[in-house]
Amino acid sequence: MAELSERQKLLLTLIVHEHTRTALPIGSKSMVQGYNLPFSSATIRNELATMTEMGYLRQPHTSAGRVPTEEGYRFFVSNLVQQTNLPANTRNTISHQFYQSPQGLENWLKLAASVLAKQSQAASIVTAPHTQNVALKHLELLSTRAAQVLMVLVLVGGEIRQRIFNLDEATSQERLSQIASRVNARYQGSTAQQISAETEEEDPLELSVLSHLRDEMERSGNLLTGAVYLDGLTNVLAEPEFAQSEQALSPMRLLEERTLLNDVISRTVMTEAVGGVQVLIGGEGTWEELRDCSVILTRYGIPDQITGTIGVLGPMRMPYGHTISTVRYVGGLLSDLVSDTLAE
Amino acid sequence: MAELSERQKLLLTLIVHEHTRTALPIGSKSMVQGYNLPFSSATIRNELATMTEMGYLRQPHTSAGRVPTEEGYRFFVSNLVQQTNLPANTRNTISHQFYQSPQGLENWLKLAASVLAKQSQAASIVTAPHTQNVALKHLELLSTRAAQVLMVLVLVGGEIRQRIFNLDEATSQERLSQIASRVNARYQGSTAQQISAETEEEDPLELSVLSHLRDEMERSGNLLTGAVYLDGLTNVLAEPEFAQSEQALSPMRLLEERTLLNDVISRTVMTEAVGGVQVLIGGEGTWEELRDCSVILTRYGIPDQITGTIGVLGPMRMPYGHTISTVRYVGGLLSDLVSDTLAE
DNA sequence: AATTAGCACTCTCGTTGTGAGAGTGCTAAT
DNA sequence: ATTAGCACTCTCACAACGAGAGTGCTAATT
Repeated sequence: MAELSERQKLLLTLIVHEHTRTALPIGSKSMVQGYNLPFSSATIRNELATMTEMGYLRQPHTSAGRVPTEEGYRFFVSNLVQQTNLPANTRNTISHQFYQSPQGLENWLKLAASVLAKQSQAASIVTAPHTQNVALKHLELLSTRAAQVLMVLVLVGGEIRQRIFNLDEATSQERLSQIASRVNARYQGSTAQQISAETEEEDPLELSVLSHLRDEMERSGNLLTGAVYLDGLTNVLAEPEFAQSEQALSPMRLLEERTLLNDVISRTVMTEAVGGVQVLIGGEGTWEELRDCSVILTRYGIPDQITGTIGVLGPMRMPYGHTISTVRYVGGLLSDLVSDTLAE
Repeated sequence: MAELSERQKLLLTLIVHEHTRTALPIGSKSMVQGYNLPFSSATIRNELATMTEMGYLRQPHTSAGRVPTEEGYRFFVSNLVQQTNLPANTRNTISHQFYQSPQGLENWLKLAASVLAKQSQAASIVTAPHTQNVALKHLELLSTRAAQVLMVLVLVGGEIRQRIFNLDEATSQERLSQIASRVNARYQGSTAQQISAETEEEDPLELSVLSHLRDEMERSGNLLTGAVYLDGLTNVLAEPEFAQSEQALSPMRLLEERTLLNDVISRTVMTEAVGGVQVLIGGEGTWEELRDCSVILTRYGIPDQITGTIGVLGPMRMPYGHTISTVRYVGGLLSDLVSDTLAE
């Protein structure tokens, strides 16, 4: 990847900015007069030609202006975007909303989705935090009928799980409560692994309960478990590049199909990130559905304990600086809220 | 509303069918040759003219074919649509999926949404059932830190609620457990009303807990509480009438905005229904967002105890017979599943 | 050697025009 | 009451065309 001269960088920046604003191709002439540049349109044309050659720009057709390519955006995001913090009053507006909102993780997640969508004018994605190796706080067993049991599970982070299962034989509520309190006494504060390791129980009923308990606790690791909050889908529809709904179909389908979405999230979040925020531009050759979209993601929560993902999906033509800052800021807020809730 | 002759009814039926198939206006000539009608195109033209006069048909422009109006669809649905049951093999395919699926209400609801969306090729809406006047099954209080308490609430239907709140003073886990077991002993099987009536407690801590308990139980009545599962949004986008995304924006926005959606659901579900299935055609003058859409809804669950709503949203040009049957059938299945789970 | 003015050329886009096709309403005949 | 016939209307697809914006290239300038 050849280096760009300073002037070329400037031009790329201008084109990206202008294009995100207008959604139109930018020509040499309009640039020079729009920004009072100290070189002529001919010079710019030469530069643009070489940058087009290099793959950073693209002409929708001969004799149209230039538009950034996927590569161009990638270069811009890696090297040129200035990492501004969100302006103070925006930060205040956002944080205010969180501290105003009714307490509780679910409310915060919904709010995060809504704030992200509104701020970025794109679709937002918020996954509920899932616990990793998190310990049992409390187990409750309730008989529903005959051998059927409702298991309610509180994990240390306050996360609640429920599962219905059947025992081999009908069992009284007293018996269940007894088992539950023994399990609580012995395994409170233990992780799934520890429970597996320490199990040395003969009572078949208790063994059965423990296996369901472990099973449910281990399901944490699976991203699919957690709820996903989406918001601002209509923002994407409203963008001009998705004016004919065919174009909008792919990103919408992606947002709708959990498995696809999780695939994108999990594989993106693995990659290296700048300042903790990952930027996936134009599907990166892997996701056809994201051809004209970009996804900006970050993790939140407490690393290795309880983490989730938030981010936005929008057109490739996106105000990266602002959006990245917003995602980062909201991620930070959520992390704080989660830690506060978790702190004991 | 003037009566229609038998022949006019026939013509209306044909137009509705043909239009749902092709999405195009239907002309007199194509009708007579497409269906081998025993009258000439001129006769049909006369009939169509009077039906247009009466408001059941519409011409997109002079010298185009006819399209059913909102009124036309309404007449069709009230009088002409034949209430077929779903074909046996479709029914089997659907029910099979439910009994195959992992147990648990949440899974069933997701599945219902997915099945409805696929069957109707439209967007589906499934609200989690909410309990009405349902009794407390079990209360659990867990100290998180200082005066903060995590309240976990199991209702008789198996529904689980959680709430975090603060007490006036820091309280030990023992103390909380003690309160919880007293509340369980006294109020198990009671509804919120009964709890309010019987309260005669002096302990301020317990009073505080009870007030939060009542509060949370009463929130059941609020539709907003329950989760809403949507599926098949992209089906709506794919319909030709929503080809330019502007058109699709309104229904999408409606599906996205919970409050709007709940408004439609709650006000529609109140109205009288044919065979328990409500059909809302073209917003009925109330919802501008639904101008070109129809919504088909039904309740499921156990009346007055635990009920939810399922349905679909699609273009006004919709195969009403099939869709109504599907909604009814899936609603019935869900009702059965809920009753089974609830039975004790 | 880099920059720029000038110029011929290209391509889109909105407008206009045209003809085919489908459908209509009306009148007169059956 | 129905139908054949006819003149008329309106959309839609396609072609033609000019304005506008932008380009690449060459030759002159700094």
